[in-house]
Amino acid sequence: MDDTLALASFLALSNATRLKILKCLVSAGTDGMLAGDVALAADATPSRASFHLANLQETGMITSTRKSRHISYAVNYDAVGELMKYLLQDCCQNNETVRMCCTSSECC
Amino acid sequence: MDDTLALASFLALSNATRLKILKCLVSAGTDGMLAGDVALAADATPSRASFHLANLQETGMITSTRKSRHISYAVNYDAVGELMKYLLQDCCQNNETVRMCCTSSECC
DNA sequence: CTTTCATTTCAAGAATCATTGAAATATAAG
DNA sequence: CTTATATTTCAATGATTCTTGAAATGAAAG
Repeated sequence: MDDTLALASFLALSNATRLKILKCLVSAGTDGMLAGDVALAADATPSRASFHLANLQETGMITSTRKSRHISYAVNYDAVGELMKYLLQDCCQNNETVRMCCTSSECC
Repeated sequence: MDDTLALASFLALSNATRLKILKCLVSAGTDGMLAGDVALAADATPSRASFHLANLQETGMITSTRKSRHISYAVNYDAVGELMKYLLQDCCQNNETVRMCCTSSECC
């Protein structure tokens, strides 16, 4: 991952509404979630949800597929993983302490 | 880690100068780096470097210790690890794909 | 105690980002 | 073809963040 995408991804994660949306989509699973439902779940107007969904999609962390009149959004775990990898390896030079936080569910 | 700290940490990482500073401090090792040297390395004015160092310190990802007239900054890997953990566990519900990106140096 | 050096703080302006509501687009149904 | 539904786009405003340079602080040396 290049620095520009990493910066954009961190910026995307730095907004409360977008973080909420990401968590919703994780909970929704592989089927994803319709834009309207995301707006309801995130307590945002359709316009606002759309804005933040587009922002997240620009970073690659979520994807969208149209389903007739609706649009379904889903998490792209590969992209999130790439960001984790960037933080661990490119930023922290694969530091042991940082890496240990992710090697088991019981950590830190 | 609570959401507020996570949001502030992601915001801190979303700035090019701050990301550069963090990488410098990682390279500097446990001894850390003097504020003035950070400014030089990050190609920023002392004032600007100080602003970004303070911002990073607020998130806990770096620490400072005064050494006579100088102030030395160093990375706090525990805090960075906590953020990784938040992203992996709290956001991604410990998703396998995301976790795999951090379990070995050869991954993704 | 004065000076010097390293760093921070502050205020102002510039830049970026977020919110709002209305209008536009796309798809399907009658 | 017209209407209804779902979503996005747009422009304007508001809010937050960043940069800059000058002044203030803190610590050591003469």
